[in-house]
Amino acid sequence: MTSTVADSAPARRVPRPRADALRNRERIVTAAREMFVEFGSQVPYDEIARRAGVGNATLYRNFPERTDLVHEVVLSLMARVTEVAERAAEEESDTFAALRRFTLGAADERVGALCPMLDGAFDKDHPDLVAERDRLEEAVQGLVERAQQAGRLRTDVGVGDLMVALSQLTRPLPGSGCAAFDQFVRRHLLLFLDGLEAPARSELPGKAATLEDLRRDSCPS
Amino acid sequence: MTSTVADSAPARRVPRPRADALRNRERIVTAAREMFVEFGSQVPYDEIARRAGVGNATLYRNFPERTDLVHEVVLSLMARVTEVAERAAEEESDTFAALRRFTLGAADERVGALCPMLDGAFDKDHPDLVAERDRLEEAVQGLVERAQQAGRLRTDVGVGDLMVALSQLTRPLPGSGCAAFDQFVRRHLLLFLDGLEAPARSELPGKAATLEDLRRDSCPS
DNA sequence: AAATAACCGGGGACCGGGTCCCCGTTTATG
DNA sequence: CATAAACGGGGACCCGGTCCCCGGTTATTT
Repeated sequence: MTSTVADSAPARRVPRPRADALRNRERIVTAAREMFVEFGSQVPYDEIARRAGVGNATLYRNFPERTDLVHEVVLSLMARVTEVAERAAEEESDTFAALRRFTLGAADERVGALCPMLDGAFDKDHPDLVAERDRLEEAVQGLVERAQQAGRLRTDVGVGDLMVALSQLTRPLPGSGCAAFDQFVRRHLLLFLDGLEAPARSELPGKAATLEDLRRDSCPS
Repeated sequence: MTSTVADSAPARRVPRPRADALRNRERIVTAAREMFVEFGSQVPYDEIARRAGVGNATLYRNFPERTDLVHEVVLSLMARVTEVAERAAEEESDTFAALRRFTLGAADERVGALCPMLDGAFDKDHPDLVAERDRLEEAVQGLVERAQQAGRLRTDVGVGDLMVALSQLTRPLPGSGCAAFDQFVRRHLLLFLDGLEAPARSELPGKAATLEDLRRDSCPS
C-alpha cells in the first residue's frame, strides 16, 4: 500500500515525516471520529487530544483549523462505508440480503456521525469530498438498483431515503454511551428494511431523493 | 380550568399573580419548546427570552434553574403527544390507521425534541414527570395492543420500539431549519410503519421494550 | 552509540459568550 | 388615582475553549 516514494528521492527538502508522527496523526483521526459520533463536531479540541492519548499541541500542529480535522474524519468515514457497500454487493448473492448487510454494516461504522457534520462549518465542495461522495453514491446506488430490478425493493425509494433514515436511526444520544442501545438500533433498522421490501404496503408522499438532492436541499443558508 | 382558588381566601399572603405575568410565562414555555426542538436544551437563556418577546430578567425570574424550564417544557410536550394518542384511538376505527395517525401527529409535535433532553441535567424521577409518562405510555400501549390483537401489528415490537424510532427519525438536524426535510421525514415514518405491519417480514433480535425499560437502560450513570 | 533535529506534552494566558443582577420604567389591580 | 408587582435591557462577572511557549523526549543519521 504505502509506496516507497521518498526513498531514493532527495529527502533533504521534505525529510519524510517521522514514524510516530504519522502514527499520532492516525490516532487523532480515529479519536476524533469516535468523539464526533458521540458529541458532535463541536467537541473541544483538548478532549479529542486526551482521547487520542496525545498532547493538545500535537493536535493543533496537525490540524490548525477545525475544518481540516472534520474534513479528514468525514473522508475516512465515507471511505469505510463505501467499502462496506462494495463488499456487500460483491459477497452477497441475494440482492436484498446485500442491502441488509450494507445497512447493518454502515450502522456499525456509525454513519450517523455524518449528520451533525452538516451543521455548516466545513467545505462541502472540496474535490476530495465530492469524489468520495460520488464513490459512495455509486456503490449504494448499485445495491439499490440491483434489488429493485430483482423486484425485492420497492421502487418509490432512493439512495437518499436509505441514507438519511439510516443516519437518523443510528444517531447516538448525546452523553449516554448506552450499551443496550446498539442492539435496539439493529431492531429499528431491520424494521425499516422490512418496510423497504417489495411489494410496497403503502403509498409515499413526495419522491425518492439522491444524495445530490440532499446536499442541495439540506442547506438553503 | 383555572379554578378561583385564591379568590375568597385571604389574598394578602399570595395576592394571585398578575394576568400578564401568567401570559408571559406561557409564551416563554412555548418559545422554549420551539428552541429546544431546534437547538437542544442547551440553547442560551437570552435567545429564548428574545424569541418569547420578553426581557431576559423575566425568564430568570420565572425559571431560576434551567432544570425548571426543561421540566416544564417536557411536561407540556408529553401532554400534547398524549392527547394526540388519545384522539387517534378515539377517532380512528381502523387500528393500524390509528397507529399511523398517532405517529405522524407526534412527529408534528416534534417528539424528537424529547431526545436531547435525556442528556442528564434534569430530574427524571419528579412525580409530575412520572405521572405524565405513565399517561403517555398507557395511551400508546393501548394503540399498540389494539392493533396487535386485531392482527394488524407484528407482535415482536413494543411501545419502546415505536417511541424511540419515532424520536430518532424526527430529530431535527442542528442548524438547518430545512423545509423540505419535513416531507422527507414523513416518508421515513411511513416506511417504518410499513415494516411494523403484520405479518412480520423478518425476525428481530432482542425483545420488545417498554418505556420503563428505556428509562432504566438509557442512563447507567 | 552518539549527535542532532524533529516532535511531543502540558501548563497557563487570552478571549468570547453565557449567565445573572441592578435599577429606572411600565402596567395591572382595587 | 395610588400603589406595588412585574418588566426589560445594559453591563459586570465568570467559566470553558483556544492556542502558544518552552523544556523534555524520541526517532533518525553516520
